Amino acid sequence: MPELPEVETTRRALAPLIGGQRIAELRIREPRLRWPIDPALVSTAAGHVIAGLERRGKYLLLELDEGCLLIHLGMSGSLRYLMHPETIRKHDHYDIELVGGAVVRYNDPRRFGCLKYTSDPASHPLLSALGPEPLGDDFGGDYLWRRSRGRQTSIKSFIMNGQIVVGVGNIYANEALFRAGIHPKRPAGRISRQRYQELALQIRAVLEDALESGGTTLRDFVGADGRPGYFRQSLAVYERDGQPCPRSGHPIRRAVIGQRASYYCPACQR
DNA sequence: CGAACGACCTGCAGGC
DNA sequence: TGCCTGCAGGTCGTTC
Repeated sequence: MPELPEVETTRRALAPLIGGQRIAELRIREPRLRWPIDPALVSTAAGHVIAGLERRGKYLLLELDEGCLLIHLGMSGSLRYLMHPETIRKHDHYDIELVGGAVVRYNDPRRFGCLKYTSDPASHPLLSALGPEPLGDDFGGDYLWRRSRGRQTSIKSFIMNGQIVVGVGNIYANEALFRAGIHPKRPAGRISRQRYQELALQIRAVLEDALESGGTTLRDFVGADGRPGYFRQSLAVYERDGQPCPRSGHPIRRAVIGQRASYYCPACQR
């Protein structure tokens, strides 16, 4: 489900609802996520006030009055805010119950997500090596160009590498490369500074566009407010192999790059 | 150091 | 109807 726009959509929906509220109880029904949820988290979390909900890459940082909960949605996770908790559904792995009875409920069929506690997020190993935010000031064409010198890997794998830049997942990597006219297999080290300017621009643009539409709904994604995202209809190449390129009319091609499905127009992308 | 690949897990679509 | 295969929005850890 989630790439950066979907995680940010979740964050924006949830933040005003839970900020300032006190955690009554963390209820874990299924601890077997990507890493087992530490049972000690139950007593760590209880009684703390939620100071805010931030995001770093695709990690959500649920900040407490002391330390923070690190939440990742993995491939299929979602968080919903329930004023009046309903029946537990399949894959509802944990609840953060707030004083007053509302609940933040985590559902994740594939269990690739994670829940951890850290007293110091900045130095946490999962976060400390991450690259800049694509929508922030530290990211741009010059940065990408500099980091890519000498790299043999494909440009698609390069921009999907969280140590280079966070939050560019498979959908938006494909879309940004299409918009920038760059072939996804092109070696990262053999792309000009000028083309990187365009790519950085298009990475930002596609993420911002998706954010504006509330993210991309594939299969079953819904935001924290239960509404789907509407960006799917705007996708130019993703999952469109065989269909005509919106720009040139050439059939969109599918190839596997870095073990991930990749879509591109062989005429527009070089 | 960089790059490639397996691993984790369930659900669903499609072919037979 | 049921069984099998392949595929899915992420990313960490291991190996070369």
